Amino acid sequence: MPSTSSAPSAPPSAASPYEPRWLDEEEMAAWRSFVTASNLLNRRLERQLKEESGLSHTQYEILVHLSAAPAGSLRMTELADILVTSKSGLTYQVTQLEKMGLVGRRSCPSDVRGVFAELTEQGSEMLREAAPGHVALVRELLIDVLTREQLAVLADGLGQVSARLRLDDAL
Amino acid sequence: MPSTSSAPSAPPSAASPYEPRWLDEEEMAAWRSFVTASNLLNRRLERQLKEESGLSHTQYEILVHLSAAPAGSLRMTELADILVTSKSGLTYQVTQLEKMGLVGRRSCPSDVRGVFAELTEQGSEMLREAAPGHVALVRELLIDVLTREQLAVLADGLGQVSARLRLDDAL
DNA sequence: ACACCTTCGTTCGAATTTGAACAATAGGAG
DNA sequence: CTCCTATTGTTCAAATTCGAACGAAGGTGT
Repeated sequence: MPSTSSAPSAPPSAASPYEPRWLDEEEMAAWRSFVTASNLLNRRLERQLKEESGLSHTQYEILVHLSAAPAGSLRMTELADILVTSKSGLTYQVTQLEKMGLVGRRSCPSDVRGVFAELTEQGSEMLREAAPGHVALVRELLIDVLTREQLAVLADGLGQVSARLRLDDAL
Repeated sequence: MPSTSSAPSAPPSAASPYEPRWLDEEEMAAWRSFVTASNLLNRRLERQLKEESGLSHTQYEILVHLSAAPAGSLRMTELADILVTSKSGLTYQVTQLEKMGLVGRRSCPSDVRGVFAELTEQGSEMLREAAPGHVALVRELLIDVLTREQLAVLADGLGQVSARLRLDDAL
């Protein structure tokens, strides 16, 4: 009975062609912590954003990344890439945000197929309004719970993990 | 233009009642890495599990936790808690797994309202079958990318984060 | 110019997720 | 025992997600 992704106590003696290297206790603890923290954190941020600003976390992130982009606008595909979401998922959310007046669509001059999503004045306003509460919570629940060293490890280690995943995905 | 949850360069000078402590570069990097790694990892694990075993990550996790539980069974509420999912969401997934013959429902002797979800023989089999590939991927994408020290930090730091969130949620 | 393969964003249907409402039961105070 | 409140798991409608299929263009090699 393999646990999440390791062998709790008794690794299956002979189940698959190649017996994988199961996770030891420490590896298992790291993996479980990661998954659980991520889920709990998401749940919390989702609830808070919805309550205080009527936005989902996804929608908030769209506003954030547009705001950080050169002209407050990004191509759909690029945005989907940054957000790590499906293209169709983004199409849906941008449409929602468009209905709310927070984002607009503009066609790309150099590529007829291309579509820019761009932050509207209202969108900018909304972000200014929502950000403080969001940041405060992220700080309270994650950042301020960790030491400076732990944060550095997160940034480095998980940065590396992300980089690798991005490379793989590109294939 | 506040970034994800910090002020990229120029924090809004006077937007909200109380100006929050924005995230500095390092804090921001940690937070972004965490979110991105989590999303990319989920995406990948999801795809692999679906392809190789026809299971979603959620379903796989249900099997895992049941397998690790005392009698291969857990109360619905407890399971939902462990998985960090809504009760209704769990009801749905357990029903799906039941249709697949991987999980069964049993009523609780001491509490008429209670329902135990329990792993069937087939469910156990499925888990044995799916685990190796899943573990191998988790190892390749996360565990083996990090050093022993980094893993320890993940376990400790994020463990703490999870613990705090659990406490809060209990209120 | 011509075929050929890739990329872009959307649409579609199916699957999943969530919160609120609900009926049934548990558990404790008086 | 009798209210009163909390908990349990399900149902429901609504929102969101994804992948596959698509039509339309871009880009390349010949």
